[in-house]
Amino acid sequence: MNSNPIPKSYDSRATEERWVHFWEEHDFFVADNRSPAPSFCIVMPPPNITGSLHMGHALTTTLQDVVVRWKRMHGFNTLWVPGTDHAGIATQNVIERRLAEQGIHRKDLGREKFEQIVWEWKEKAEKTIHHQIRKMGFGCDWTRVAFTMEPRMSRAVREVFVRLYEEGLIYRGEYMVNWCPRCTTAISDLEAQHEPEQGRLYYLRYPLRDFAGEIVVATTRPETMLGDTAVAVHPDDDRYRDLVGKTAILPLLGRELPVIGDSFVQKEFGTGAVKITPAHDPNDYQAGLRHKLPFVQVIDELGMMTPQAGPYAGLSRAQAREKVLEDLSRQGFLVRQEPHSLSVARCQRCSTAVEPLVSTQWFVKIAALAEPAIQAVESGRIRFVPSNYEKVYFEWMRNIHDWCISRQLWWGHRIPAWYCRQCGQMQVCRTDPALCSRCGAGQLQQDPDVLDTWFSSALWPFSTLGWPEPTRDLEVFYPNSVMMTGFDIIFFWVARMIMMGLHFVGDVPFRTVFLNGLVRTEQKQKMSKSKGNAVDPLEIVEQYGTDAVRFTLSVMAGSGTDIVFSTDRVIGYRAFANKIWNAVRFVLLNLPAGASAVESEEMEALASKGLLTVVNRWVLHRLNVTVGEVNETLEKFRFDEACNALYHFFWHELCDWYLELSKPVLNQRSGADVEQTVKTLIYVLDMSLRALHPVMPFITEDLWQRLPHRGVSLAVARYPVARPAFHNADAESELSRIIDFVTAIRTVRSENNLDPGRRLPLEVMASQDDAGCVERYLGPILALARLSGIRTVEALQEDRTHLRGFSGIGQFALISEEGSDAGAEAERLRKDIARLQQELERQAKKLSSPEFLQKAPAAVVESARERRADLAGKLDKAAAELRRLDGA
RNA sequence: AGGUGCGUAGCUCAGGGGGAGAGCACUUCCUUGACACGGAAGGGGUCAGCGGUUCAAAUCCGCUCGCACCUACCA
Repeated sequence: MNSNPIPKSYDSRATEERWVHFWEEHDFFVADNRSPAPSFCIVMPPPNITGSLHMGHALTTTLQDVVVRWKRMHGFNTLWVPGTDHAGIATQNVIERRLAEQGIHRKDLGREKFEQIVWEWKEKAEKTIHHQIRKMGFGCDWTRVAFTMEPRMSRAVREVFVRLYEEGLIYRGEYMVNWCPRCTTAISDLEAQHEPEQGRLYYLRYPLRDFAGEIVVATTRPETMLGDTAVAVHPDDDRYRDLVGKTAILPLLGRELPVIGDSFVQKEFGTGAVKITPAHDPNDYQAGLRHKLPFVQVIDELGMMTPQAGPYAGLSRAQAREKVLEDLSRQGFLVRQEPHSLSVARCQRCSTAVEPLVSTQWFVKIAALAEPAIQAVESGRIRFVPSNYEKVYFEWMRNIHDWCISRQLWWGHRIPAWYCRQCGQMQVCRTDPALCSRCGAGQLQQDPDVLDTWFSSALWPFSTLGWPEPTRDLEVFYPNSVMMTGFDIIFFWVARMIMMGLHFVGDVPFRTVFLNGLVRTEQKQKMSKSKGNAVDPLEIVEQYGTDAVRFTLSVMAGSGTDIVFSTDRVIGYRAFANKIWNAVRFVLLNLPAGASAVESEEMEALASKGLLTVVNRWVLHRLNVTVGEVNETLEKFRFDEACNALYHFFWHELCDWYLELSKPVLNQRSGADVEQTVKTLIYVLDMSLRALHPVMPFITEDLWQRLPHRGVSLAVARYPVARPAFHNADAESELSRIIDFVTAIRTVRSENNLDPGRRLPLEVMASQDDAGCVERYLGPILALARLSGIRTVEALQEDRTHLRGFSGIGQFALISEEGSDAGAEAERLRKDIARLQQELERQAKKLSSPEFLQKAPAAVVESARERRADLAGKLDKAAAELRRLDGA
């Protein structure tokens, strides 16, 4: 597919789109529900159709793709369901704002026309999101794409609603709810976000009737005094005990207020006396119910003062506060005011201060659903990763409140309840009824409210698979394998999916919940469009390539912590992509004509028959270790560790050492060593590309297709696994000696500022074994250390132009004309010696302790001995070297 | 007010009872036939503080300080 000469560097823009098409044309991502292979299923958390993908989506979806691709390559029958969410309140907000720009209110259009506009918006937004998902290389099953408000999903929603209603788990009633006066809808507790704010505490004087004195109350919302219907004190409060049962007079309006005793009052706060506004405060609401107080609503659903507010009617809440304070102050009822910090509940979507209001709403009785959902996690049937989120989950679930599910919106699933205009009968049913079930009249009106968006999202793991139909998909892919999403929606979504899944499908919706952190800016701030600090992932992708972005997000996805996004990191991993590109390019340029792919079995056979050079065995061993690590860490969702292992192997072992070591071999042009090295190169690169593919799908596919390979696509190639035949501890230790030796020589060159290019002769004082080792690797060592030759000697000569160094192999001298800077070298040696001595003392001290020898494990003692010997040897050599220099 | 988590190199973070790690940044040198999106060699840390357990603590326990987030009806 790629016969063109390979360019000098990787160009993501010229590569990516082609492979998206290629994968989709071949249906690699379409799940087969008849496959005998074990299944692996993830449903994608559906992005809201409010806009486009942000960095948070890019993160969580990248991680999902990594897992799904990895599982697919391991032979699982993988299903990854994509989709989008209608996001009721959020989308309605977006549309309303756009209409407002043209001076239009949705009420000017009417419900039908408004819905039509939103549907048009949905089509566009969905298209954008689907395009972005493809651009990121996410391999999901487009034949199963879903939208929360499409007919299939709506049917599931209605089924769930009706069943819960029939089971008595959904009820309708008049309660105090969080109300957003801008969105003009009820919202759930979770959607009311509490923010600390600096306000004031106002002390108001309420006279007692019959000139019996006064009582001073403290409030942060003076405007609500207009709705006061009582004053409460703690029954045990000596200051006020006598006042209980008396009557106070509400300033400004003159309403009579009973003074009641209620233990919810905190004696220490304010004056210990509190005004009671049952219609506008959750606490007072409860108090109002307990004491059967009148409910006077002074604020309406638009946040304006009602006629009940008397002269203040028609003012906004803020205006009313100002005017009330002014009047109270003028009439001497405002005793004092002081700064006070309080938390104000605001609408999650529009930031308007929430107004607690009493209204008729629908609720889910949640306790019965929560119990099995708690047990599912307690028993380990669902596992959270990272596991500490289980505590968070339990904490919330054990203190859960009923869920207000009705919204006074136009965009969402309409509540399937109908009211008879004749007799008032309400019926809740699966299909739209024509006649009243009681009086038979035909004039039915459907409840105007819609359901909370999360009500439908809660069904996602099974509604997308066809529930309530008993589909094959449901049978094969439920429970889903993993739910991967941001930790911020653990209550909104994860908890509710667990409750619904258990209740309606009879099993957990997924076995594992993986929660990722938030993506933050380089200044550690939350990314948000309103702050204008959001980084558009697609822009970064455009600039640096999808693979670089995906690798960055994956490698930074540590264990549950937030991710601080940095473009520098992306640039760094773009360099990694380029490194991969060039490694393959090097091999391609050195490949003999007609070279073919190498199977694992062939490579294993060569390895176990001892037909490979130690260098080749070494790289296979390192590959093998890496592959084992990657599989292990991905199993634990440790994307950071998996990526680091891959990065380190590819760059610092494969490129830095193996490719360099193979160059002198390849330069021989022909022979058995050349042949096996070519095979090893092809094999190791093939496997490396496979291993990297889940994280960097584009570049790996492109390069794999250029290399000799078998199979249609890397996307469906087998993921490498650790193979015992490749394990080789001897090669590992031998190569590490060679690497140390070469590094030591390079250090001497570098420290003496020798021309890195010039080839110099070297003399080494090595044991017979070590000399043999050096002999075996002569070619590579000469090449890597830029030597003209190596001579093994009994003793090193005393010569100022002989630059000394040492490694595990032995002491050596690099022979140059220039000679060394003896002073500088002595200084370095002293530093070395100091460090070695310190370390040696530590080991010696440890080994001189009888308790250590007695109580520490034998292996630890042994390694301490080895370390002491090693340190002592190095110290001797360094000391000898220093004596020589000082003597000279 | 409760809960959870975190303080490790200049920055971002991993590690988690027995030799302080990575990436980026930094310093010096180098356009050597894959790659300057590169190569080689370096510098840099009382692992927040104090106390305890242990033969051994960055790691376990307690306290203190600092930071972050979540939950909650404090007028």
